[in-house]
Amino acid sequence: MTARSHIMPKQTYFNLTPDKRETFLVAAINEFADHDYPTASISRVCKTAGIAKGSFYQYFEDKKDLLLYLIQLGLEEKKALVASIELPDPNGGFFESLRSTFTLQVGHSLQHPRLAEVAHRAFYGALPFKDEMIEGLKQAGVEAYRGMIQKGMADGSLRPDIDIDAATFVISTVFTELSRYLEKQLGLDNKAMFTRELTDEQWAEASRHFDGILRLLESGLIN
Amino acid sequence: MTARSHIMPKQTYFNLTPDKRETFLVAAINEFADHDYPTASISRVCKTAGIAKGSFYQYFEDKKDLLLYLIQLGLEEKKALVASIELPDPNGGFFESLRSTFTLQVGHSLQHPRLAEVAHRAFYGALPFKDEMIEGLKQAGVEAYRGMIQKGMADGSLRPDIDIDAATFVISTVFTELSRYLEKQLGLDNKAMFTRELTDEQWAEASRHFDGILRLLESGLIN
DNA sequence: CTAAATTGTGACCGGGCGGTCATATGACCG
DNA sequence: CGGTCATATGACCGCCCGGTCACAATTTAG
Repeated sequence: MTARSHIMPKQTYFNLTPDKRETFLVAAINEFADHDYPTASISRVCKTAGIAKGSFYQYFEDKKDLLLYLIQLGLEEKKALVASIELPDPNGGFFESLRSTFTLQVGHSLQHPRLAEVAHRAFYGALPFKDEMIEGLKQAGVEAYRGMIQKGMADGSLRPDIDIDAATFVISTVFTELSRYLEKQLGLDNKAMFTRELTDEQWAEASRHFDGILRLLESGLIN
Repeated sequence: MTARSHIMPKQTYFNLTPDKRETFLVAAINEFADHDYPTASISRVCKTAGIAKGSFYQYFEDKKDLLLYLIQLGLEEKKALVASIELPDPNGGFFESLRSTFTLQVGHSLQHPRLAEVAHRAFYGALPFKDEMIEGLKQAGVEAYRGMIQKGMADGSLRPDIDIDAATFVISTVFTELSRYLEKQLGLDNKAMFTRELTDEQWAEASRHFDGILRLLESGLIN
């Protein structure tokens, strides 16, 4: 009995030797990071991973299931990151929360750039199917920002007359693209590495750039 | 002798009767608005427009040339809009300039939603070729915002210690998605109409929503 | 009315795709 | 050794694509 959150590879996939599985995974993630869903090619993944096309269909039901599995993988990585970090006081006000979000969201994107790219494409690119999980995550993301803002207005860390829709739009839009901005500023190359560890110095620089943005969001372009 | 800015349909295309050309154009624009380049299908355009596939290749060199032509069309629409609007004093400070940009950029997107969508995909989606015009426009867009900010810092309409990169990022990101936000707030449907005229009331509502965003950018979330 | 030039057409080509399946390979077990 | 079962394989299917081309239809010119 395998408890599953709906989408899983077949048992055969889990019987793979770890290094074969790793090879396959890297090929798959890179494919779905480099191409959006319709353009990503199972044939290419197989060629890259060095397996026969028939083998793929012993591991996964179809193309869609592979993508959903990759997204779940990303979620688990993110959960692991959440668990590994001590979050600051959740009642420290809006900008404290926003900084936590930055640490998690962007930290994840910077450490697992390819996996993050897969998720980004699945969220904002074209999918020829509707999936509950993806729709739910999209919704939840935006609602999280909205909730943070409302809470901030309630606890006084934000002014009370904010246009909530506008603020939610600005914050979520900026945060969606934030990791790309930071990668550009740090001179990091998405495709160069599969997982990467930031040096303390790099992380400090990322924080500096984030501070610049935060400053704008806090006090605006004038004051 | 036909002067051309590099990409043009063949003469045969211009010899088409206006209504045939119109039918074809609508089909083509909708196709490239609904699908990004690799997924957009010439065959489908032909079927929709009711012409033979061979005919298409009497009008255009290939798929790429069609897209580039559509983008040029969008540019001309935009130029027409610029010409039709009296711009406020360009020395009225940063936020005056930003408001002009809003009027033009978003006005165009709201009036020609499908054509704007084509351009958006070409700019931010995946293209299997590099094109100078597109690259140039992308670059120019971001640089325009950067220039506005620098000017604003110089003339005192912005505080002088702004993180320029951060501000450019925030402004250009927000403006890129702005028309989608407004369409959602106004309850407009992209695909419903090919060109649309906003009522005065709708335009006023769009302005109100834009003001909400502008307020955030001006004074931030706190003050 | 005819001849020349322009335009319309859809069968066809090569290629890539997602997905299938009969068969081959090899591990495990008595 | 033999038999059973899980896995690996790549030829194959049907589909759709961008693009071509020989030919048919139509317009234009003389």
